[in-house]
This record gives sequence, C-alpha cells and structure tokens, in this order.
Amino acid sequence: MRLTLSACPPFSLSAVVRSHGWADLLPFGRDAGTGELTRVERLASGRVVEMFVQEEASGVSVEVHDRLSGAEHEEVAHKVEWMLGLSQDFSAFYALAREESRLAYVEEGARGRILRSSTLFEDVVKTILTTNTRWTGTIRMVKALVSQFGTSLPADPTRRAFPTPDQLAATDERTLRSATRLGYRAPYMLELARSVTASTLDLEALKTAGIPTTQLRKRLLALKGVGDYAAANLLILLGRYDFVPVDSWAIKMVSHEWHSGEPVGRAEIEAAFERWGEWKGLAYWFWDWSYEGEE
DNA sequence: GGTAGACCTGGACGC
DNA sequence: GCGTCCAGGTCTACC
Repeated sequence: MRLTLSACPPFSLSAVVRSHGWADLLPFGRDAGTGELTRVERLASGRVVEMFVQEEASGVSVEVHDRLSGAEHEEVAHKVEWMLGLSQDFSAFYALAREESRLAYVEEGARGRILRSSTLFEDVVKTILTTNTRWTGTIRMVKALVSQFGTSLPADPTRRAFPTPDQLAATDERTLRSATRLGYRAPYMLELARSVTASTLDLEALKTAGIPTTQLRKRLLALKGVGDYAAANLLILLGRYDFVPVDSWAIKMVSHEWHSGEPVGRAEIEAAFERWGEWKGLAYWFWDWSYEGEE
C-alpha cells in the first residue's frame, strides 16, 4: 500500500527528522543514505506494520508492505500526518524570525515541525525517560521497553511496536524495574499506563483539547514524573510554545549567550525568550547558539 | 512558595 | 575488578 500526503509549505522531511532525537528512539528508524524515516506501528486492529516515509514534492509518501483495510489505510494516513505535523503552519513564527539573525535560517530550512510519536502516551513515556538521565540512558530505556513489551512485526519478529498502555499496565513494578532498568521511573510508567487503561486519564484527547495552554500544562504536571521541564517539552510537541523547557542545557546556553557564563536560573531563561510570546518555546528550540559547550 | 535531600542508572575515573 | 563520584529532573517533606 502506498499513499501520498501533502504538507503545508515549506516542508522538509529531513528537517522534521533532525528536529530532535526522537528519530533515534525505537520504534522509529531511519536510513542515513536515503533520508527515509521508518516506524513499526501497531494499528487499532492489532496488526503490526512497518511504515516507510519518504519526502515527495509537496509532502511525503508512505509505503506499507501489507494490504490494508480502508480503516487501516485511514489510520496510517492520520498517524503520519500527526507525527510529522503536516498541517502545521509556521508563517507567523517565520515573520518574526526574519528579524532575528539567530533564527533567520528557520524559514529557508523549513524548521518548526518537531517529530512526534503516534500517541501522546508514547511521547509522555519517552519524555519522562529523558529526565534525570543522559541521552544514551534514554535510548537504552526506550529500547528495553519496546523489546520487552511491544508487539512483534510479523515479517521480522526482532522488531517491535511501542507497547500500548494495556501491555505496560499488565506488568508489575518489579518486572518493569528488572527488565528495563527504568529505576525510580518504573512506578511512574505503571501509574500512567494503568490510568489510561482504566480510562481515568484520556491522554489522546489532550492532542486536540481546545483549552488554554496554562490549563493544558496543569493537566500534564498532574502526571507523576512530569515536572516543569517535561511539561514544557510536551507542550511543544502539542504545538503550544508558551513555555521554555528549562533543563541543564538551556541553563548552560543562556548563561553563555547572555550572562558571560555566570550562573543563571529559570527566571533568566524565561526572560531571555520573553519577547517571543506564544513562540517562546520554538524560538528557544531552534535558536542558533554560538556557544557549543566544552564537549 | 522555596529548598534540601532522595531517587536510579551508567559511565568515568582512580586505585 | 572494585569502589567512588557525577550528571540528569522530579518528588516529597519540611520550613
């Protein structure tokens, strides 16, 4: 099955893939040579398929090496549209960015879209797994979760989809800790998965919730393991850019960019991007930092 | 509302 | 090979 999807211009698949590290986390994959993005996905029907996404003239093509039903076809299209943010329009952000040399490149490079997972559940799990650990630790923990609990791709059982809330909710903390080395994050994962499974939490509804960003942020902060940084990060994935995800990297960058290396706090980070208003988070995300750190 | 300490893990480092 | 230290956000208890 092959389908083509159009994107709101300007669009660049490689820009979405390079927007952050999500493409390095299973069940995403990529071909360095062709720039193709792949993903093992479990559909609502329970079938597990692999998607091959390639850039086309006005958007992307999606190929699945299976025959799909009409509903499955529609589901694949809907999920790819969400993951790549194909309908997102950044013209207002670009108009502001043209006046700032550190962001002058964003429009020409079609930057702005940030790769998302197909479900907010997966993005919340992955975001929690970025906290209080190094990136290599995040990769390891996500890999362990997928390989231990995800459903196999029939054509290649070594490859698996991201586990569903049901699949994670069915395990216990002891197993989760020993099988995935999530450490203290294990109970957070379990509580999240069990809340979704029990329908006491409708995470996916937050994708389209027409509520103010501050309320959306409160909902995210109510999740165990989601603090200020994780909530701001998730808001950006949801297309809300009113908050800056302040982590140790942001502190280091702002310190060297505007404070001569002197220690700064959350207030200084927020102040540094205050003028970008509703685009604050995106301005931070794509800021062309002159300081690259000691590494 | 602000702050200190605990939470876990893997990697770096010294011996 | 072993022990120690460190980085990385969030939570909880306490003030």
